[in-house]
Amino acid sequence: MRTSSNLDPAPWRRPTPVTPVKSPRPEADAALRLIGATAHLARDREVFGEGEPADQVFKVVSGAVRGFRVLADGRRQICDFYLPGDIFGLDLGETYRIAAEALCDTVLIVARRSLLGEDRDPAAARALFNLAMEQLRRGQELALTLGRRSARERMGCFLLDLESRLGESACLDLPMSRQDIADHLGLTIETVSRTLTQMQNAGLVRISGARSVELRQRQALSGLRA
Amino acid sequence: MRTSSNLDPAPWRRPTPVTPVKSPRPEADAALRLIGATAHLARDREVFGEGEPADQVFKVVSGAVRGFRVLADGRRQICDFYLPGDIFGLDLGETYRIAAEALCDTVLIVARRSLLGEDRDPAAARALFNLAMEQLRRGQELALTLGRRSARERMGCFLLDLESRLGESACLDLPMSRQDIADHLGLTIETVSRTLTQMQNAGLVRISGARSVELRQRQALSGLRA
DNA sequence: CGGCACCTTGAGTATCCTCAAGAGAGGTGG
DNA sequence: CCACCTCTCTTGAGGATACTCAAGGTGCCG
Repeated sequence: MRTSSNLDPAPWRRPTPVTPVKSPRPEADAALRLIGATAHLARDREVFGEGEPADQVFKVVSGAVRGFRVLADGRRQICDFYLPGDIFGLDLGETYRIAAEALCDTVLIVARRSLLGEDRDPAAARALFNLAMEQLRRGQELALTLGRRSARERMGCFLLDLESRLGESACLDLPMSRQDIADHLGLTIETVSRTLTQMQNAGLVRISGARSVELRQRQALSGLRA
Repeated sequence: MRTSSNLDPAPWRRPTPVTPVKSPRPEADAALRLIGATAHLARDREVFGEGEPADQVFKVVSGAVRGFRVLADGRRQICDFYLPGDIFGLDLGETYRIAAEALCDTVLIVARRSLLGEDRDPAAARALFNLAMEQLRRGQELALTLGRRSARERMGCFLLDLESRLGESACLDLPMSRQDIADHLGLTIETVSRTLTQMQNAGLVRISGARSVELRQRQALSGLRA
């Protein structure tokens, strides 16, 4: 079996539905007029499934979300991780093309797509357009990362990207597991683990406790090859 | 150096500029109001370079185009191939994020982006939006393909995608070289060649003359693994 | 016919995957 | 507070796959 974790009953998949909770004091996103309810999701809880009607847009307040598709053989490709501030669920068609799950306890703002009328408001339309272009850019970046041949290169790209999105602090706090990273980078969990160890031995990073990585030589990380 | 304009070992790159030719009888694209000049490009001619001002949008009339980026070490990642009917060059920022070159003798329709005013015309805006979402989808598909681990899988995905875009005819006519395919799939040219030979030996395809592939067992191609 | 670009094939090696077992970390209950 | 369990991560050994280097074949064009 070639896959991530296990397959038959997809253990990462819990069919529990989202239960948006009316916020007493709804937060507003000026740019997108994303005014809606907030939802609190426990770890591994599903936000939406692949193929479900795409009538909601989400913004991460805290926590993190994985967007992924499951291939025919049960493998999982994580297309993107959504971090605080990110907006996701924007899909052209009637249904979501990818599934989404909370990586950890997560708070989202939920907005109905129909309320973001694309032609009702030119400003909102432009914001949506910019959002789509931004995600397009991210998709291209991922393709570039996956096109890189060695595990070290992919890992380096991933860490640098994550840092730039989470903000440069002393220590990078990974919201996802090794398996998630593996499924994102097209590697196995063992290779991810070994690569990190190797990078630590080379002095490129310092790892403390599996979820915490300190980047020490960004130059070398970005230049990793072979 | 991110602009791919002058990389030492980039033999595929010819710095010849595009010279749009006023068409006596401009073709019109109703959906996008893409009314502009046509350009005829010889093989390997550059359409635009990475980092150049992004003020034009293109539609392929005939021929084919590769959109790519050059990595720091000189490797090339081809993000997408643009085939007849495809529109490309739509970029959010001020400059193109990828470069584009003709794969073979190619005819394009060229339109200034400023003429496609995003807020001047709701219909055009929506068309642009849909276009962006479509490219987003393609980016995700590429990520899915590159995430697949074996060369056979990637090759199978690639061939099926290409066929679906070129139309199902008896024989698939590849507009790109083995090297282009390799740079698209994150493989080497030797692996591409070997994989195709192997697929032929397995009865999955029939190859005649390097640029012509007949898909014989689509089911098996899509299900390729290990 | 020769030159050139592209493609194929071979041999050897590096990288990554698979299978398997052990080590931490966190939570639960006695 | 500690034993125990589970989940996750790490590490090891062996094998499969893709890369590198190199040579030879094919087709096209002058």
